Amino acid sequence: MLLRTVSEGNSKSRTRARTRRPAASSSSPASTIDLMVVPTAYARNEEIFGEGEPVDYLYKIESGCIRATRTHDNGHRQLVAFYLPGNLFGLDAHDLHTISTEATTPSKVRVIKRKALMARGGDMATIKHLLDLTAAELRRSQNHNLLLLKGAQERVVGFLQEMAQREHRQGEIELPMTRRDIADYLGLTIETVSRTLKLLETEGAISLPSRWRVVLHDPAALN
Amino acid sequence: MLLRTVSEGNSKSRTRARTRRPAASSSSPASTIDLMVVPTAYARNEEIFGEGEPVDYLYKIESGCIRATRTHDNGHRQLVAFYLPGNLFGLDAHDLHTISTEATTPSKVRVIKRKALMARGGDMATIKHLLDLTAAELRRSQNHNLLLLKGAQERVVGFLQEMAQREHRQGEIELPMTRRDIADYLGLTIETVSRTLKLLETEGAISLPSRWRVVLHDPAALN
DNA sequence: CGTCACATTGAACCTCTTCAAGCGCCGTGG
DNA sequence: CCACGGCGCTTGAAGAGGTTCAATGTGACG
Repeated sequence: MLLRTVSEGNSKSRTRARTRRPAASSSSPASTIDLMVVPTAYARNEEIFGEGEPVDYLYKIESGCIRATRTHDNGHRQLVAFYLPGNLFGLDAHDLHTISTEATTPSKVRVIKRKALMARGGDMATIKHLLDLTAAELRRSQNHNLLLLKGAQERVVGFLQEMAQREHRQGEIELPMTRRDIADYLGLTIETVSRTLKLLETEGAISLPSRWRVVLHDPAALN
Repeated sequence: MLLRTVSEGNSKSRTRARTRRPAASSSSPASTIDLMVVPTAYARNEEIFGEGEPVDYLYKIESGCIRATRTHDNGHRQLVAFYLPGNLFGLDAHDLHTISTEATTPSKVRVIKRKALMARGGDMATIKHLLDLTAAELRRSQNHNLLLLKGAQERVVGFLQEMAQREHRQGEIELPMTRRDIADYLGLTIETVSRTLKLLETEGAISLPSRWRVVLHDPAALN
């Protein structure tokens, strides 16, 4: 069988905090998406929004890392995306969220009411921006699709390259998520992720100074 | 290795016809997406649009079946979606297509210039419609992601259920695509698809009267 | 300093792939 | 009208890659 991440009720590790709502400091009308209220802090494993909730807010991550997940009937968890500082998220659907989002590490997130964006008498630029963002998400999802068809090694390498691309520093990556998160993102088991990383290290492609750091020795030869 | 569908130069079976452009009968201004020019006919394996081309048109399939594909560097082909009569497609990106589309069977497609939609002085309803469509595509893609994480049997069953849901007739499905198309859509080999279908038949879940027909005996117990 | 969650490592198993052969349908040409 | 040939599909047996189960290792935090 292929059941991996059954959410065995480890009620301690998975903080099941109820979704908080930011204090709506609706004052100055936002003309672009950049204008957002003060950042809200989220603890590790705290939920930003949950599946089935209405799509009322748009989020911009300031610091930390957010994971977007879908949980299947069987309890199987699939990780749809990681969001890093600067990324916008919360646009997975038009009416109701199809995904949940949680912080993988203490994070700060700016929030804006979506209505405030849409209701501004048809701000064409803004809604086009939303369309662009959704299209970008779509492209990301399709790239992720491609990744899931490859072998374990290529998936891990692809993940590292994706993270490296989004990092500021060159050749050095920070992984602000657990092995389980990575595994669920890549459709592998934590054991395979661990083994594959180790293999890449013994091959000389990378170094693993700590659990959260990866150094890419030859970014080009990573294929 | 995981290389499956390497496009071995079977230049005969894959009609590499150049993308045709419909005769632009731009006359009556379109106020909704429903207003489209007369349908264009496409032959089997004929390309509607290709990867890298600008996103200038929106398409609505009238009859037949369209497959959306991405081809990887290795020659590996991934099938992103099937479009059936009534479906709209061509919104995989905002600027340049990231996918190619071909007819899996003789098909008729209605076409509309995208500019004609966007340039109408900011038709808010239309652009919101586009946003909805893109969001729906995103959801489809994420569902497809989920499917790719399951075992072979669950993938095939999921595919059958998806097709059944889109069919008018109840309990009977037409598959207007080859086994290779199905395999590339599910991330499996044609052998596994064939075997799995046969297995489902011997289990009594389905019947396979012909290559293109599937009868679902107990749609509920298909799990 | 002990505990707990997370990560690593090892060995047996299982599913899907791979390679290879045979089948059946359909169009073409004799 | 039937034989031939091609293509897509089926079926079989061997192999690889990832999962599973189980045990051990390691770092953070009280």
